Amino acid sequence: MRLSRFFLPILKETPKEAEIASHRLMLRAGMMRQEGAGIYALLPLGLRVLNKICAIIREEQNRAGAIELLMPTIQSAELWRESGRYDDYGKEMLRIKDRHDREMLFGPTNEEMITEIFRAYVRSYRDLPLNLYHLQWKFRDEVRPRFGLMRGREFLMKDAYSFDVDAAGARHAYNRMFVAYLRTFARMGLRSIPMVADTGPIGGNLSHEFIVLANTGESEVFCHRDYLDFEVPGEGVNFDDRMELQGLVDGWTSLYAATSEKHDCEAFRGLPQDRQVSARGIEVGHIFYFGTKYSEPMRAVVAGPDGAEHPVHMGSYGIGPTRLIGALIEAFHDDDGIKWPEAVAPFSVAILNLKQGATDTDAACEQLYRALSAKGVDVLYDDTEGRPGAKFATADLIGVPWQVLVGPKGLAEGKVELKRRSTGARELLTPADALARLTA
RNA sequence: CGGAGUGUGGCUCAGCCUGGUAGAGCACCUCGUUCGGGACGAGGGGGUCGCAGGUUCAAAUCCUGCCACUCCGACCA
Repeated sequence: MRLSRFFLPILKETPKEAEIASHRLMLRAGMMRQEGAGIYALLPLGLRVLNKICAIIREEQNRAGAIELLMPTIQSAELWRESGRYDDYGKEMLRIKDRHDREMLFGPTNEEMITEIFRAYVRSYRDLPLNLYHLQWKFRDEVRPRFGLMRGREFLMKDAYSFDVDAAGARHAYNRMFVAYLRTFARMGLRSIPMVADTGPIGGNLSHEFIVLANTGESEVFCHRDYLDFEVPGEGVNFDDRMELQGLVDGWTSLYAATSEKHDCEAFRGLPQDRQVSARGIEVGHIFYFGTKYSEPMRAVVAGPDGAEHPVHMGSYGIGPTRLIGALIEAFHDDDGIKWPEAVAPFSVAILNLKQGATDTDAACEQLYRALSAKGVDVLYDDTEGRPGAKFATADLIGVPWQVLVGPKGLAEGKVELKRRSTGARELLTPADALARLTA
């Protein structure tokens, strides 16, 4: 992508409403625009990051055996009356009426709808286990949205729903998602810690929140320091192997880890002093097992091996991709801007033409740009008329992991400068070597 | 939902107390000089001061109502 043809509305000054780093940087880097309280438009740069995040989520959901579908944002009140949640959910739910005065709502979650879909088709335990997920916009009418995308009212959510014939099967489904979540966040460069959680209005009795530690996190969390060094399950995990998964989950739940709502001071103080981590964290995922809470009232039943009908055991598993954008920035930034991990970076490489219009720099940049593009590298070529200083500042701000600085000074010696955004490390290389390095 | 604030050009803000022809910096356009860490000079365009009433000869400024947004708290993925 040529910057001269891209849409990247950088802000030099910080909009006053932005209190925390991720909010401030997303506005400054031209990633999003606020359209209302807790409602944001994602601009091209922000969308690129969101798409990368979603791609990783999809890969790991699919790997764990979940199947993607897509449910609507608008639901009927009738469905929610079946589960009893229409009256329970409160003002957080955005209720609307259509032209026929039918009561509708903008979905804050999809348990009812997925249960309705399930019960319409699935009759036999032989069709289980089943885990269906989608990535869809949700709306929760928060009393007080804040922190930009971290706590907006409209937000994207990956929500998966598992169906099993019994509690043991549901536990396996839960473990699949548990391990998938560890992998998902790790691939984005984030260390997530599963913490015992409150189940809230979704209900159930087995639940973990996946927390990323960050100073600006909204929740107070407590955990054993060893979790910071735990090994994340690799690609080779066999998600069909119940014992293997249970072993992994047992390991990852063996030490103390809880959010403030579930905090047990005494247990925590029992840890060795140097193992106690008391910090703030951002909830990036939440998984629940809630048994037959919905399947019973909504009559989602299957015939078991015994020929009798059994309500299915369900769980639901959420990840907030839009919130993850914020969490990632909280985790990876400095005074100059964002430092994207490569897996989620909007572009992998930025080429900075330090003297646009000069024959040699133009030629060197064009050649690099074409070569990188041909190799499938996501490259942003700053071919604008700006001065070098402004280009450095922009590149640092938007946080592209690698910068190739092409200027007359270096080219005089046949070199370009390769800069790593995360560390600031620089190296003088020939264009060919730089290309080789970036496509290795 | 309680409390506290803020709405003036795309952004950051001054002006409001003490009413009298709407300002600055940045951004934008033109020209010139610059060109390896957010350049400089000259010229230029852009705002019915959140909305609606009211007071007044006169309202960005005073009064009333409404709306939007932000922050603290309670709440929450």
